[in-house]
Amino acid sequence: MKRRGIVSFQTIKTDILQRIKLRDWPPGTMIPGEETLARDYGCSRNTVNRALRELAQAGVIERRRRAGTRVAVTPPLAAQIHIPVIREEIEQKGATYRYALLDREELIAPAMMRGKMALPENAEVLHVRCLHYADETPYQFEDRWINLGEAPDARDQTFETVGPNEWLVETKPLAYAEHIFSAANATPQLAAWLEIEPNDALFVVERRTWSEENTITAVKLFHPGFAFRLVSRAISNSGEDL
Amino acid sequence: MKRRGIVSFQTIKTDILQRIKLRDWPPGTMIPGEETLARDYGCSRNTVNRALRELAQAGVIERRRRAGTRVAVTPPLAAQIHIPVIREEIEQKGATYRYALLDREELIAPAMMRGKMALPENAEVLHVRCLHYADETPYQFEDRWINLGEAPDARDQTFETVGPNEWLVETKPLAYAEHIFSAANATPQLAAWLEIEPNDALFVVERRTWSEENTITAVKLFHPGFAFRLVSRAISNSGEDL
DNA sequence: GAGTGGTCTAGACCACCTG
DNA sequence: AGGTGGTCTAGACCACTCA
Repeated sequence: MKRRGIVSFQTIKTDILQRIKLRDWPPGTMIPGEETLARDYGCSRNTVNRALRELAQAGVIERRRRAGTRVAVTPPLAAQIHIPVIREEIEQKGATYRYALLDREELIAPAMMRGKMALPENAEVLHVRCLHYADETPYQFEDRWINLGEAPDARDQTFETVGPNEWLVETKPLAYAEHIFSAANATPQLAAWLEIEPNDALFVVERRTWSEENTITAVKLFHPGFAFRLVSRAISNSGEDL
Repeated sequence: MKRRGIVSFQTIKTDILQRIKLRDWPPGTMIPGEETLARDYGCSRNTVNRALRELAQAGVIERRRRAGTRVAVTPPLAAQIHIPVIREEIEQKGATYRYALLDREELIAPAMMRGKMALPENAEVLHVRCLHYADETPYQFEDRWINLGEAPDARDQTFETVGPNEWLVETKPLAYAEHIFSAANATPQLAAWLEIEPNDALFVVERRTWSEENTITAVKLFHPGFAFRLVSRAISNSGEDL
């Protein structure tokens, strides 16, 4: 087990993964402590620590103080996805992006949105509905609610030329986000807007964004099912990507 | 800017995030080098490095040797999702899990699958179709292809009581995986199996799994749209989660 | 109480890339 | 050519938690 030459945390990572893969250390096994591994690999404990820390983050192993490190029983099926910014997504496909506002309304949050966005009674919100086109074909319908308590400057935005998405991205960077992906049939109304048949399958993304307790915005995005795919970065529980 | 007391990488992380949020350092700005920050915070460069490394991993900043570190222009919309293991997912909901095999066939890979799985000509594959029930309601239809060249021991599995998913998870842990999420309308055949109406929206997950160049398995999972939602872990580009 | 992981330090060398 | 990030070391203290 003794090693020579350069021992990097990468080497250790892949080596440990190899052992897990080859069932040298089957799921549930305790693996040696950092100090032991450091001696075995002939490197500093810090280096071992980084390797193990990253493996733990990837879900391959589980670590607890005093209890030690064990190989995870349920292999990780974690994937990192990148939710594209609509304009960039379309332009990257070589298509022309166009934005169209459908309607914009400031109102007292209806009960349903109060619940979803955790708003106080009588909270004012901005409701914007709009379409995103790729080469003049409807690509995404956006149903957006903005909490005017958190983003009062949205009042000054007409959203006639710039979509709320882009505006928020530039104005309110860095926020917590939650995404829910689902599928639904197109209502007649949605079908008309998206220029598809009623009942056609839609890929739906719901996103809530908040910053320190307060919801900033909630949005529901509808894509024609045949035109949209969300691809997870080829993740790994192996090798370099971890 | 000088600090006193305990300075951990967490402190530095949140502090830097704060500055970015407050537009103290707007998108695109160069931020000071590690050495400078270490002096400013009164800590070791190693500590600063870890803070910055994790921020970079989260996509908040971009780092390049010699060029330095700058605040990312496009705020990250990366989310980590956990693809559930079907049995655990159902049982976690308090429902009873049941598995049913529809058919199982060993054959020479048809051209389409050869392409998808990057198989050589005349490669043998195992094709399994099965259903997963939650409380006797169809929850997921699974259309699975297994490369018998990579997983020859699948020949011995009838998959009558244990689904291919669970078997693979236990037998071939740790592999690269790619996921594609989309929406589609139910074909009459799928509708019958899933006991829904033809044309109902389906949430579709396609997964390819491979290990060192060779595809192990490719699977297409269909969920009734109204019953399934994929929730991303509330990720953040802010605060603790990073 | 003691062993494990979690973190920090001060110093060092190197690879890369830009000016 | 030189500055920046990337990494490694050897040592240290602490926090948590299990026996």
